[in-house]
Amino acid sequence: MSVAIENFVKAIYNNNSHDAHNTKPGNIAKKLGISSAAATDMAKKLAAKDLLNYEKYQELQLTEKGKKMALNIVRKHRLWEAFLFKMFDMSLHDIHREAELLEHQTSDLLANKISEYLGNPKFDPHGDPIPNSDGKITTTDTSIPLSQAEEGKTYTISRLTSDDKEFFEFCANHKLKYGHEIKVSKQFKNNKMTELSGDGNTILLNENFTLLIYVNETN
Amino acid sequence: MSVAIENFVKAIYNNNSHDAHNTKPGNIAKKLGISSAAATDMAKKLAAKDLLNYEKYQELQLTEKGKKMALNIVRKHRLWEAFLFKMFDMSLHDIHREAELLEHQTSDLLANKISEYLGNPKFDPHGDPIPNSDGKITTTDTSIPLSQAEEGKTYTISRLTSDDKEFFEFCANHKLKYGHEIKVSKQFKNNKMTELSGDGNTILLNENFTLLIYVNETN
DNA sequence: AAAAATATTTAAGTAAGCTTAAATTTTAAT
DNA sequence: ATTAAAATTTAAGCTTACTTAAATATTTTT
Repeated sequence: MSVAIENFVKAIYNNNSHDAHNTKPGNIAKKLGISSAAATDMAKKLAAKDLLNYEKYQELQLTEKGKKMALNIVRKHRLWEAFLFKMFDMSLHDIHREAELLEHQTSDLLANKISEYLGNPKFDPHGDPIPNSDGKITTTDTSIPLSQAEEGKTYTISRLTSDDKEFFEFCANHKLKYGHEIKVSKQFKNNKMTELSGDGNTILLNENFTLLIYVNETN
Repeated sequence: MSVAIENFVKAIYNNNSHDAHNTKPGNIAKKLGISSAAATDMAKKLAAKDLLNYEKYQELQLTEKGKKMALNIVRKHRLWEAFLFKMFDMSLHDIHREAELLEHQTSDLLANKISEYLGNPKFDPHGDPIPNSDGKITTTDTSIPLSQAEEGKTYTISRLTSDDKEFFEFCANHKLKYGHEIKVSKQFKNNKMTELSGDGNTILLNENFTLLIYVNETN
């Protein structure tokens, strides 16, 4: 399967798991940087290959075959992220960009070697779960976006769900990293802002970022 | 530049450095598994991009720009080979196949990280030299193919210049590996065969293989 | 040096993956 | 419930990287 097809299937999968669930061609097109017309064409083509169900004007739905394919690519992406993160001193954003390309050119054999080398990790450096070699995700995620965290409580960062360079630069500068602890000192509900405190510093995040950072309450 | 272009330029480069020097479109086409017509088309296209010089019915010649591009890809290929060889237990043939794909999706940044991690190696696991980040090969190669080795002398394997699976399986089975020592016990000139001895074993190689194994005399 | 064989080039055509523009349908707003 | 706005689809067209078949040039053989 081509890179274009793999990316299309992956975009639908990611759209379903993260964001809202508008999986119509136009929305997928936006994420891939192609025209809606191209996405409609592709959707028809992939329906013919039994990778998704397509009906005019309806949402696109991956078939089992499509999901399996998506999970295989997602696995490779996240393994590359974990591997590059461990081996090299590179920013999360750079790592993401490399993984985005390498994922399509990686055999199952190599993916398994990488996984084995890393001790079959269950999460990548963004906190996203890594599907196993059968394409199954065996972890459950109970984390909430920072926007919904409660004042006064302490949380552990479980996911950084973005691929925006500025976001990662900000995170790196403020020690917002997968696994790190943070304290929510205030929630400004009306203004949709969240205040974090720690080490004598205070930072104030707006919803652009608090929707991207997922946390679990620390016990 | 596309993968097709990168492979075309690389094929010309490799053809010039190893084999005979028939760099006409037909011969390049054969190596790439495409038709001669496609190669002629591509040659014209690349001439327009100043990557090579093309004149009807003449040999193709890479320009400086073309050579630079080829060396950049060759560097990435060989770095991936060295890296995968070090990190994972995979056959030389498998490693070659992975590198063949990864080389086109690797940023200069990542290539440099890999090189640094490996201690900026000068050779890959086949013994082929790795261009530095300026695209320069700083080593000199004085090795000769096994077919030209002299009877009774001892040699060190410096290169295994193939990408054939059977060849590498044979090499692995008979400890013919980059850096290993071998003794040439006999040259059958008329039959173009070479006999190696060591550890009480004797193996007889024909020219299919003795042209692929390069050696330096051991002092 | 001609003829035969081989290789290269030209020409015409295809599939993938896009684009833009127009037509159609759905969704949102009044 | 219409109308307006927004999104989707269809249609036509483009580029890349190929293909096969025919035309042309080069090489090899006799």
